[in-house]
Amino acid sequence: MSNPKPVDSDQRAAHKGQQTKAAIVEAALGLATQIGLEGLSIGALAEVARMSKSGVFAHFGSREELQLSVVRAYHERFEAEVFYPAIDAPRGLPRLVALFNNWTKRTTTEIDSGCLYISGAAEFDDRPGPVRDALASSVNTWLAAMLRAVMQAKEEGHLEADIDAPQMVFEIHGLILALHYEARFLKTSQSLTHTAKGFENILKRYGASEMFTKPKPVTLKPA
Amino acid sequence: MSNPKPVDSDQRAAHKGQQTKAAIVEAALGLATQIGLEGLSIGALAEVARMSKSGVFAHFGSREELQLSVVRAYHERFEAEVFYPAIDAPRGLPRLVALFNNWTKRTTTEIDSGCLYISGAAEFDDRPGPVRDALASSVNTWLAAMLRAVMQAKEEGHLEADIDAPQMVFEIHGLILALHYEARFLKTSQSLTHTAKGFENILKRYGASEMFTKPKPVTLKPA
DNA sequence: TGCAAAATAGAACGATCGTTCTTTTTTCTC
DNA sequence: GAGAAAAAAGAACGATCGTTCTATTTTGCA
Repeated sequence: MSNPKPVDSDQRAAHKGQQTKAAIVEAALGLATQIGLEGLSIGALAEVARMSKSGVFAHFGSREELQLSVVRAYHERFEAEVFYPAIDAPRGLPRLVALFNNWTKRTTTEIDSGCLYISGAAEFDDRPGPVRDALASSVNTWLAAMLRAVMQAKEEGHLEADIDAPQMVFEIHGLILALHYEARFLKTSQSLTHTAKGFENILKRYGASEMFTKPKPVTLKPA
Repeated sequence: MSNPKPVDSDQRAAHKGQQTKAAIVEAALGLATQIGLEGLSIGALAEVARMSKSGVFAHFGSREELQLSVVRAYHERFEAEVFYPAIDAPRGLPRLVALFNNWTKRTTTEIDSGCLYISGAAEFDDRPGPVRDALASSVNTWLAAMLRAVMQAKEEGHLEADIDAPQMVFEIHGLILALHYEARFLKTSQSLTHTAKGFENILKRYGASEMFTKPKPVTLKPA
């Protein structure tokens, strides 16, 4: 009873070490999004993971490698939650809208938990090294995906032909950053509304057809 | 020669303690904008200030009080550099444009040094206490000033009568945050251009007369 | 110029940090 | 089930943290 039979875990054929490492990274992700990658200490992590400091440490070999593992894990989560679900939406404006909605939704969730791409940027502003590189690389990958979506929407004729795509992505990025800042730090109540309205405004300005600018769910069938 | 006659300092009738305290805060401001308020350690500060740890410490009594002093100092700088110079511009859109330009200029400078309102927000997200309160209070004061400028521009007829002023401030704030993020962290080259263009777009959408939307210097005589 | 007060320095504290090393426990394989 | 390999724990390291206490130096005023 005190030792229930070992439920065969989700990890397939994973040795014990890999399982606990995954669990540690999970806990580290939770800590890092709250108190930052710099604030993440092995001692605190060990306590949360109910392990010894050295036990935790052995899985990574250095604090930096732990931080890198956290960044990689966050990247995967972000991709799975924001990027991939939006690929189901049809190419062009619907997909762009889906990407933005997922991004907003995730950011809204992170009002409680915190966003590693934002806190990490502040912490590793001018601190060169692998962690900074990994963070910047992840963010750039995501922003490039947004840029692609905008350009595809242009190609599909869903946006005006002569628009400045990087400019549009920049403005969208600003909305998300403002949402995170004002909602999480200032606790401004209207932030989410402002974000949605701001996106509508951007869409209008870049010539999105009326169909998409209204905030009703897009339900086109893919191709 | 080795001991030049004591130049009577700018501080008027200030005792020695107040002078050195001001010098310490100065140094602390430089450190905090680079490595953050949390990263600011008394030992490192003492080294920069060429003093002993305890000598530095005595001026504040606690690390938290040191952090508060830094926040207050930053607030004053920000006000002096961004807010007050723009008050010379005539009430309405010219002043709003001046405020934004000063804000952008300061943020551009801070691509090297870092912005305490942004890094501080990330650090004190969910860390209640006096430092967080002081930071949030400063930022709110500034955003309120921006809101006032927008509303005045509306009253003066420089913007459309039915615009959503908080919404406009939110979007402007987003531009600044994106500028800081992309220029300082990602080192994107076009960020400043995107910011300027983004502001033009916002002005146009909120019905600013053509006169102001072009990025040529506003030189109206006050009243 | 002398003396109290203010300012600074110096040493030490307990705590925590990342890391290393050694020992014990657990896991996997034959 | 025995024995090798992997994983986890435990103890200790030097360093740095904020802070406290005491001693020394510097300052400003009578």
